[in-house]
Amino acid sequence: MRKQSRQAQQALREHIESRIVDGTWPVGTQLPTEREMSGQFGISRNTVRRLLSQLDTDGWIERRVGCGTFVRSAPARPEPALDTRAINPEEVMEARLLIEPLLAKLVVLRASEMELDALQKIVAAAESVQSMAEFEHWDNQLHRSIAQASKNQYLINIVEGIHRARQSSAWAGIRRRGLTDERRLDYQADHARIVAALVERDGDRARDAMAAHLSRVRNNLIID
Amino acid sequence: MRKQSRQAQQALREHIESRIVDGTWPVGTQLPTEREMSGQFGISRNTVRRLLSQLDTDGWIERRVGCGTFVRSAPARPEPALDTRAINPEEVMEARLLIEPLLAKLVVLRASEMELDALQKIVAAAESVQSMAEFEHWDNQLHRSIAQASKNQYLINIVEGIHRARQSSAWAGIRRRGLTDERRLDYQADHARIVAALVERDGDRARDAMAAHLSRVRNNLIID
DNA sequence: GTATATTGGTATCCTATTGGTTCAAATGTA
DNA sequence: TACATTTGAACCAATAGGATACCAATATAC
Repeated sequence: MRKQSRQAQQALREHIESRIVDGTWPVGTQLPTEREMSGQFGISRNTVRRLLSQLDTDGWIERRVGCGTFVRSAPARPEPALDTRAINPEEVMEARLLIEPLLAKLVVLRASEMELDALQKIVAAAESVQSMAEFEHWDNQLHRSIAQASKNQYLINIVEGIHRARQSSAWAGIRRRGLTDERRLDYQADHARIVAALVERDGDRARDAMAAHLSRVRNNLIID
Repeated sequence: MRKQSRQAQQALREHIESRIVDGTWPVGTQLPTEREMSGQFGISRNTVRRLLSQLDTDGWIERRVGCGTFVRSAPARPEPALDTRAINPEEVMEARLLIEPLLAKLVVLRASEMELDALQKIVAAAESVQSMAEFEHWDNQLHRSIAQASKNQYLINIVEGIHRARQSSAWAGIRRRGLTDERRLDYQADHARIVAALVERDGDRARDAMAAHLSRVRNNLIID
């Protein structure tokens, strides 16, 4: 009786959001009352209320006691980010090759000792992985942590976007097929070199190591 | 009964990790309950729990008593993708200084003659502007057209994002105040040098010219 | 204006589910 | 045999969802 409710909650939320975005419920439209939705979706009013609270804080709706719940005049709703379908792996690798080497050089100037320690721990953790999936996890962690250490929120966002795109299901197969045990060892060595250069605060070496690493990854994408 | 269990454990771990990595289970997804996994994989609940503990400490998942196990939103992930309120002009300038010079070098390899002609026309148009607003328009056009000429949709998106941030009302004042007639002439000369290098397909000169230009813009931001 | 109905807000208790803990027996490994 | 791991089971504790009643603000009918 509880799992079903989870699904019903999800259904109700999607129901509401889709009607708002597709214009079925224009701004100012009154939603059904909490009790109505509770009955129609087979969810207790408590749960409906919690859901509506979220939609409220997220800016979708507005509630007035004794009056009802209404579609809010869409204030600053988070933009749907960037469309991962419009881009392809080759382009993203090119962008990485452009950005991340210089980013590494920047990190040499910005990283704290603690952050460098954390990077070393990530490399160490990646040494003893049991599965490819696990390795990819630490690979992601490393590149994103390096971006974090740059302290530049804008660059961090860009790198986050890259790695989120990489994780989209459509690309999983490409990565998986290109990642052999041998290549994984290459990557681990690359990572070690990058972090070593960062730790020694050798900007040029860090940049070159990162560039070499990403070139290798890109080549492997193509050669496969 | 023990070797089989080892294999089953490995299978379960890979099962979970791969679903997280390939996006089948996005952040926040609820995993099956321990008892369910125990049954489906033929592993005792205790063993499942030990495995989940590892995944927990490794940062893959998050467990809430009475609620379930969920895919963790990777350590301290700032969800907002391109939230312009989270970033500041200084950071954006740094990002531009990192990206756009190399982008210029890339454009040398990618731009068609037609696109280079278009860039020259933009520079020419910017020569005869009557107002600061008009100049800013052509300035935007130039930088975005250069990005377009790279043919890399992902980089185009990034540069578009930068210029969208620059145009947000909050920053208008900063730009306007820092833009004197004298500086505008400097910028026009910079633009001419950049485009000239692009037209001659001199990648290094284009890169340096772009870097010099953006450095100047950044300095003017600070000195004002 | 007043009364009534409607609607969101709040409080309370109950139940099912779920992760957390412990322990002894069974089983594989050395 | 001696040791480590897995299993199975029972029980604990936290949490979400359900049910119900009641409160407070608002609109509507008269």
